[in-house]
Amino acid sequence: MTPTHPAPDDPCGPGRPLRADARRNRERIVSAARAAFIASGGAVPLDDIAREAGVGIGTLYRHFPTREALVEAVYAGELDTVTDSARRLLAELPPDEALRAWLERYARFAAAKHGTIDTLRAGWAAGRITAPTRERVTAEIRTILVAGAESGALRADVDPEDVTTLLLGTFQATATGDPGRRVEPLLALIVDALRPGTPR
Amino acid sequence: MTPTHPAPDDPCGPGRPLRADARRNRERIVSAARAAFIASGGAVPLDDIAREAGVGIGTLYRHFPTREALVEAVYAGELDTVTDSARRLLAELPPDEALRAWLERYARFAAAKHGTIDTLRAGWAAGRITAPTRERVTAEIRTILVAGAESGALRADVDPEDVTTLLLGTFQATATGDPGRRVEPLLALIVDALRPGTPR
DNA sequence: GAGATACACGGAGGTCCCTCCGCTTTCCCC
DNA sequence: GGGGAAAGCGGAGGGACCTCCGTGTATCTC
Repeated sequence: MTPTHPAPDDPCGPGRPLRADARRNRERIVSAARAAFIASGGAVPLDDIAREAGVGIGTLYRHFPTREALVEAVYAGELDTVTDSARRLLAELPPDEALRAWLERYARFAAAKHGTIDTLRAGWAAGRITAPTRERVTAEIRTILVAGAESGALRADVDPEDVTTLLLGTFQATATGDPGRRVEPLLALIVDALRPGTPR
Repeated sequence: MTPTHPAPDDPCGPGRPLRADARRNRERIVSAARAAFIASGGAVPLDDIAREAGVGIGTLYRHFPTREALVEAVYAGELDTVTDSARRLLAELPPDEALRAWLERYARFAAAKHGTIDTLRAGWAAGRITAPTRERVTAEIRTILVAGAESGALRADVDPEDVTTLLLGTFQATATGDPGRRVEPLLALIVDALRPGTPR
């Protein structure tokens, strides 16, 4: 219920620990990717990252089967900060406001992340996410929804997974759309959908 | 306010009419694409479509700069049917129910369309849409929202563009996600967000 | 420490995407 | 119908993605 991101020496859960060379290469790849993302604004061929890291392209793909997996590894630390903030917000605000605040927090993170990365292949994969990350997001949303159901500020009959889907879809849609359009009104609509209101 | 899709001999609005060979090629490409989509379930290289149509790949790209543009040309007729159904639903149902019904109608269309096509490059472009199509969708949503605002069944303070974004984002998110998950609960949430409810 | 074994590496190569520009065809005007 | 300009055509070619499998190397066992 409170998954934290995997320790650097055990990056994929309960499997046998990685071999020493594999762990070294993995770290090199993430470093190279981070540097490349920062340096060139995101439009970096994976081949380049592999070369920069001093590994073959095959090695990169074995560690990170999709581009998004690599992106998430690079930003794992920041994602921790974002998910942690849910608990803090919930302690300070009523659940509906906490939800709103957390959505905006996450949206900023996602926008910054994708802004620097997904220019790559126009509109590609913006907002896509690997299963573990998705589950972490859903867990935070569930926590807030439960608190909201107890206090009466939010509906009790909504599946947190559905909220995650709605949220990530919104990120995809806004990331690929025109940059003038703001995401906040959409987040507000999502929160409104979750408030107990007129009889449904 | 009621854009219908362009006539076949004037496919891109008010510009000079296409040259005869261009129009012929354009039609050939759409035919070939339709056949290819139906035949092979969607994973068709654009090169193949061009060859099948008897044109060069450059010609295909001039007519349809993105894959989605080609997809939309293939399905233009069906989209007409979908947008037309908005008016019919609005005549038969209260606006909130009409909205719900129309969203489901459109979702079925989008799912079928993408189900047969976007397998292509895993998760690519599902739900993306060209500007004219997007505007048509927004126009229908606006019509329903206006009716809802008059009858009091829907909020009056929502930008139809935002609803479009939410909707298309939802399609993207569900098209790429696991197929077991249903889109209907998400559409219900969107409609709920648009109902006048507790003071905001 | 030597042998065995599974794990991991690397990069060549096939596929697809998409641009670019010299050539061809249509259309307009006389 | 003939000439010229504008519109359109085609496909070679370069770039990126991603797979596949022969080779190399860490780890385990004795």
